[in-house]
Amino acid sequence: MPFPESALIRKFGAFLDLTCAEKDYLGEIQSRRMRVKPGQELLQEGDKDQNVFILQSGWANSYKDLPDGGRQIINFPVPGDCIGLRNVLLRKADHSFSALTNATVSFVNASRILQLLDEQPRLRSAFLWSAARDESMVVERLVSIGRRDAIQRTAHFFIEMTERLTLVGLATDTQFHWPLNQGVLADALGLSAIHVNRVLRQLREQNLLTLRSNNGIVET
Amino acid sequence: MPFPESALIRKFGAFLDLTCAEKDYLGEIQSRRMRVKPGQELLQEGDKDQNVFILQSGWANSYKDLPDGGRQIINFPVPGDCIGLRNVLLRKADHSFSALTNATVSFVNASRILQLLDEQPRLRSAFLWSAARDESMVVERLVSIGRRDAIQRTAHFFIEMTERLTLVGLATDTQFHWPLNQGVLADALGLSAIHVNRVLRQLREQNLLTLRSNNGIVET
DNA sequence: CGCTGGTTTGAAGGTCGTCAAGAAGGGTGG
DNA sequence: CCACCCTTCTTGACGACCTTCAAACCAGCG
Repeated sequence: MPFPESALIRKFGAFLDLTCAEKDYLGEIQSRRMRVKPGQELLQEGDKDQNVFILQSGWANSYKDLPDGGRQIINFPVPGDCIGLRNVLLRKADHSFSALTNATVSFVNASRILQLLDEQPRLRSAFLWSAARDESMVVERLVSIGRRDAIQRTAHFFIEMTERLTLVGLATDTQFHWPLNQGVLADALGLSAIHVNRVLRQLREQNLLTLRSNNGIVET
Repeated sequence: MPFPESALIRKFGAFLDLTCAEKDYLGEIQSRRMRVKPGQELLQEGDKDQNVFILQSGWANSYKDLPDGGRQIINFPVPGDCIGLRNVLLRKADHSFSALTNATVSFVNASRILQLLDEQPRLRSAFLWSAARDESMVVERLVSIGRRDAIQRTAHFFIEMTERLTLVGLATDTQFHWPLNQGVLADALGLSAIHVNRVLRQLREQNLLTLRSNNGIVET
């Protein structure tokens, strides 16, 4: 029996038409799964382990810690996203990765991924396309933090999340589940938690966004 | 007669031992060169052209413009760096690219690059390694802008530039040529030009860094 | 019921941006 | 060779945005 459809397969399907054999290949690669708890670290900056993770469900974040205790979140992967492809290419983790809620992830050994990149030209281009999209998002975040004020930056962030979650069926145009607290959001936006709170209030007062009992609703 | 050694070949040489055939292949790929002048745009965000550029000499920047007239510089490529590999994978430019001084660049057609990625496994891994390093730098810059104050951010930037330029033989440990003005630096650091000036003064007063007649000297 | 983690709000202060104007090159033309 | 102009650098004053500190509030939970 073939593997069930995964978020990764759905995502790659938007880039090319996968054959059944390719779907099976991708399904098989994701077959080693684990459940993780909030706060659990799967990867720490500097690690030499060679694993690629594929988020299946739940929320997680890749980030870097700073010597002064600060923290910058690089990305919130969405189900179907790969984490650590870059680490495999660099042979060293340049960021950490941890779960923020209960989550399930697949883990793929580096050699397995490298073999795939060597032997499966079509899947290779799908992975590279996906990596390029992720990088593009990081660049957009760089622009946001570098040149947009707190309100624009926050609004932009939620719009981006809405789009990404919609693609994997986890959001409608106006609404999605947001289980993360304001401190986490602050670490992602390069702001203090308190200022995030004030910004959220302003957006709420302008009827642009509401966070309702851990349920994020974006209205623009 | 084989092609002369290029910055790209030197860089890839740090990752794997290139055969003569591979060096020739890389030399040939870079054979279409052009001279560009300060301010000349080679790529504009949204473009569908499919070219990869390899900087041979001079200074350039990839950046994004904002509707309000602002600008965020993503990267200053160093000779040997590739620009636009991501654009090829995405089939659309997600950033602009222009020269900042007189410079020479090679340009490689997208199909040519894709062919290389398909047919040359060793060069493919070299290109992917290089792309991973570039992305890693963007991430580091995200952390810098998100979580470091102006002084740390600026110092960090010059240290990174020193390292990168040293690798291609354009800097000693303590010194390199810096032909760019403070406005450009500000757009890279997410600061105003005036504040960059103040920060540079502070660093100068602490004997950490001196900009002397367009000649950047970093001392820590 | 008290604890805990998160949210909310106020007040004060610091970093950084904006405005304005002067100083210091570098290039050009007389 | 000097006068002029243009760009860039530099400095000061002021204000805005954002952070920090502090405390109240709220909900879930032992």
